[in-house]
Amino acid sequence: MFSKTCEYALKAMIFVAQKSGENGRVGIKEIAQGTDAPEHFIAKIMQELSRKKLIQSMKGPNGGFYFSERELNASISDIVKAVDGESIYTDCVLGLKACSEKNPCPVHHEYKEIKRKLIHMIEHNTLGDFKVKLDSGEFFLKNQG
Amino acid sequence: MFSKTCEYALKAMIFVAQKSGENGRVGIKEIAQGTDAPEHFIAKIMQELSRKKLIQSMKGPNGGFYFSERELNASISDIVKAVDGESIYTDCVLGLKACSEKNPCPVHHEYKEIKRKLIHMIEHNTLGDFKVKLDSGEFFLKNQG
DNA sequence: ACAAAAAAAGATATTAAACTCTTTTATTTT
DNA sequence: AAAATAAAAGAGTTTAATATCTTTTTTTGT
Repeated sequence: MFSKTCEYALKAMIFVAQKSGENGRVGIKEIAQGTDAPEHFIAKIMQELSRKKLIQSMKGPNGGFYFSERELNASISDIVKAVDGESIYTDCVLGLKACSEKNPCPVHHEYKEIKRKLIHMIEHNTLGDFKVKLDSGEFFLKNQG
Repeated sequence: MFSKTCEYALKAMIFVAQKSGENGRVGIKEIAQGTDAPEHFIAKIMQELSRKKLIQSMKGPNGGFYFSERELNASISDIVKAVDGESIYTDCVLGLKACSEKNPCPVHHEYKEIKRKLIHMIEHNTLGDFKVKLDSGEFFLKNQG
């Protein structure tokens, strides 16, 4: 579905959304730990997301990553687009470049419906929503306690 | 969604399903041409599918790939499982190994529905169905004429 | 039996994704 | 101002996916 890089990105963003706020900023080590991601790798990813203005960052002591209200309105979709590009929106299941409504591959019409739902899902879940969800204790982000 | 290898596999299998039958067997060159796939690569893939009994093959003059009735009942799902494994059935969107009903990731419940539909789609489309579909001329498999 | 055709098998090459290490820059605390 | 902290940036490595090339085996038609 998503690249591994993208999975790390999503987990990290959700993690910071939950942690930051009162607690201030979240460092890369804490992010790596809290999401089971390789530290240097997730650092690169966060760097990129920061450059693309999907998250804020600050260097130096007490530095780290954090969100302003505006960025908490970003959806999963925004992160996916930043990392994996638009492929989920545009790609044919069979990989046909020319697949379209007028020129459909054999599964086009059926997949269309699923894709619609998938896109709805990623566009209607914001980082802010996750903050609430995770605080409820009903969801988790890490492989073990 | 699926690996590129799997996309090639699906296209090739659908292609042969359509071509074979009356016409006898379909050679690897024809398959490569008819599905825009690299010849040697698709050859490897077909070899594997043949070994896994999802398609028949015959060497020598007039040899090639073909289906018996039994194999035409195989679904997309069977091919996907043979090539990409069970990941589409088992994997969490966020890549969490421990994600489950009891321990859901933040998008688990929403993704569950989508996954259900996706699995339904790949399990209920057989190669035989595609044969009919493609013969109708309403669907296509190749990037250009 | 022999030559030709075509897939099977084995081996190698290329590319892209995933991951790591080192150095630099910005910020803060003392 | 100096030392410490933490992200940014740059460069490199490893691994897995994708792709190609070569040789072998099977089958068929002459």
